[in-house]
Amino acid sequence: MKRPTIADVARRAGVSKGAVSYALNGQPGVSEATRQRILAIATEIGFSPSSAARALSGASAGAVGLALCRPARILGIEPFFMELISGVEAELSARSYALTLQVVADQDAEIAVYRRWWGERRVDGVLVCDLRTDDRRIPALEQLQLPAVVIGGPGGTGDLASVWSDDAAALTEAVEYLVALGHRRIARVGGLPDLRHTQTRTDAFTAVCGQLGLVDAVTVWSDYTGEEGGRATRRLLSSAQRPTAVIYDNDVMAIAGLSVAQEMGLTVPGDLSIVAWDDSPLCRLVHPPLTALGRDIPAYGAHAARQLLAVIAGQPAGRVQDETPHLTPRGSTAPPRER
Amino acid sequence: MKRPTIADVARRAGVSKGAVSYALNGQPGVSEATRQRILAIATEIGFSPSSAARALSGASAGAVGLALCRPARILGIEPFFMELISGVEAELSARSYALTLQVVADQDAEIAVYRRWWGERRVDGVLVCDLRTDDRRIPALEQLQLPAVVIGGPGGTGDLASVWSDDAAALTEAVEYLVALGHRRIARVGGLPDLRHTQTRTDAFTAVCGQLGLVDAVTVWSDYTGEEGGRATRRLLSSAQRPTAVIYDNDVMAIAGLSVAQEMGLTVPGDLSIVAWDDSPLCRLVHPPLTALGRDIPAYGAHAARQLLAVIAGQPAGRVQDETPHLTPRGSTAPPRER
DNA sequence: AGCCTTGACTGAACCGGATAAGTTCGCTCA
DNA sequence: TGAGCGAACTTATCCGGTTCAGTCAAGGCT
Repeated sequence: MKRPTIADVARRAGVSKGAVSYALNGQPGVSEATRQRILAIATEIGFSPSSAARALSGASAGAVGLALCRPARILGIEPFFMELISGVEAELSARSYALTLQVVADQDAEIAVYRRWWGERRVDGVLVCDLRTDDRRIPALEQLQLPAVVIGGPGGTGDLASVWSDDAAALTEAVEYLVALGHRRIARVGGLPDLRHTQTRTDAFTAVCGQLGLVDAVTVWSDYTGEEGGRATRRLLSSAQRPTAVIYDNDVMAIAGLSVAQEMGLTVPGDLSIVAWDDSPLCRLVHPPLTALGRDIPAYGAHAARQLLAVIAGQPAGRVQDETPHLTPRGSTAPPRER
Repeated sequence: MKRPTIADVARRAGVSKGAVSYALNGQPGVSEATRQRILAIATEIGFSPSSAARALSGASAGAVGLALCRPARILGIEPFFMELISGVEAELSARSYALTLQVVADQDAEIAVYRRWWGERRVDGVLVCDLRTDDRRIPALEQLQLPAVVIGGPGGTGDLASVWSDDAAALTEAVEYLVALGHRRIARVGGLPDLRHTQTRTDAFTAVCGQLGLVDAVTVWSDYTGEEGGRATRRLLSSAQRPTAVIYDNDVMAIAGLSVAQEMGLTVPGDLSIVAWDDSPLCRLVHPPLTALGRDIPAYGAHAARQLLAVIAGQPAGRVQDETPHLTPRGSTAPPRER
């Protein structure tokens, strides 16, 4: 089956290639009657313009790129990315943009991918995930002048556009809730420490605990995997003054933590309250269901995509604040039992 | 920053565009010395050929497409797809191919996407997931002559290449194991019934149960979500002759089922044994850890990608059998307690 | 009537590569 | 010595769009 080209449409309509191009792109230069005729013929023979030819003659590539820098085992288990992607996708496909995905090993590889995409004109812009403290990707993208939207912040995004949510406020809400329940010894199992949002949450945690006079407020680091989350929990619960509540930086670690607590003979929420970040369906599957800080992740992705398309269209780089994650109390939090 | 083109390289090397093209593509027609000089200049100025121009002049688009037909909430929670994607990606990026992703609403939308990709020459081939019984995508792809590899089977893939795993054997192994433990009343919570692999598993389940003389072997349908999996479990466990073991078609439903069992006061594995399909890290997170039918999903994706690249290169469509999922016994299975 | 404008369209150049066809040039060998 | 030949290039064409500079006829205006 031969692919129809613009010349095929032109021939059938008895006009030139140029006229067809004007008609299909809504440009002036053809009469309304001719435009309709051309459109009808294009539909009839199933014509869709070659993205390559279009990209070559200066128009957009019709695609945006997303590079993911996490090992496969973490990518798979964390619902976050897949939900983000489906949100991004929904927005993009509504505007007939394609999403090009690449998994990379580290920051340097990611920068190399951006440089290649830029040289190949393969994408019109990129979405940047997992913002780090002192992120080398930002200056690299600025130098390339490749349209980009950073998913993360606030701050640290240079002159690039960004979409961010107020993690500090959310974390503060969670701590205040636990304190209101009567908890005084609260710990936190954090994500990768060089991610900027981890830093933001850590700062907020330290600040609010100081303000509320909680002295034992400790953060231990993990890597978002269940194994590490479980280990971190085991360490926390083995200490002399064990916490009565733990906040986890993602749902997977929270579930692992729940498992460890139960294995150590502690009841949740009687002996230990648990709060998870990222309220995925997983949180409702376990027993007791987890209190979680949730938000609409597909919407977050959709906003980022919309923002990116705006930047590609030449609008100035904005900083859009997304919904603040909100606390959904479930069975894993309660007042601490007297000991 | 201006993107370097082949003309820039040619100018700096003092040769024609053609010579540069030959040099970069390893074609004969330039001396080794010139080739090296051109290569060095290309690297120096950071030249990467425009994928658009390349695609336009008859070479490949350098991308393959993957359309996913599941709602966002299922995509997010099931580790399967993200693991598959990262495996596909690993193979593709090693060969400098890009992955274009699109989430679609239904089979018709998916076919429309294939048709558009084909018309736009946006991809060189596609990977087809979630093979259905009597799948309309197969004839559509055959008609377009778009290179494709079906992830699924065996059978029902028409003349297209495919990569499949022997789900029937795996399911048989699981049932035989449960029977060996002493179970006589085994139920199954299946996935979406119009997926071909669901059908395959159902047939195998019916066959092996018949063979082993298990009369109450019942399959109930679900949709892979935790909610539905939990509901299905509740129904099964509320029946007069409740099963002593349940096999779930994915891990999420198995975890939900575990939760429901515990909520109904049954102990696992004492009162109920549970086997999950798809052994993701989730299975090890819960308590007790789940016995599961697992396999290397990233490798599965990588094989499919490799197969697709072979088909794109013009090799005949093969049918590759991948590793059969194997049973990993954990704490969720044990001999049934006498009642 | 003659001039100018406008709308509708055509023709050709161009984007950046791949590649077939043509052009040198040095070398071999009759 | 010069025809013949292959290596090492160059030139030109093509891919399928976009877009700019024209062309041409119809209509308005003075």
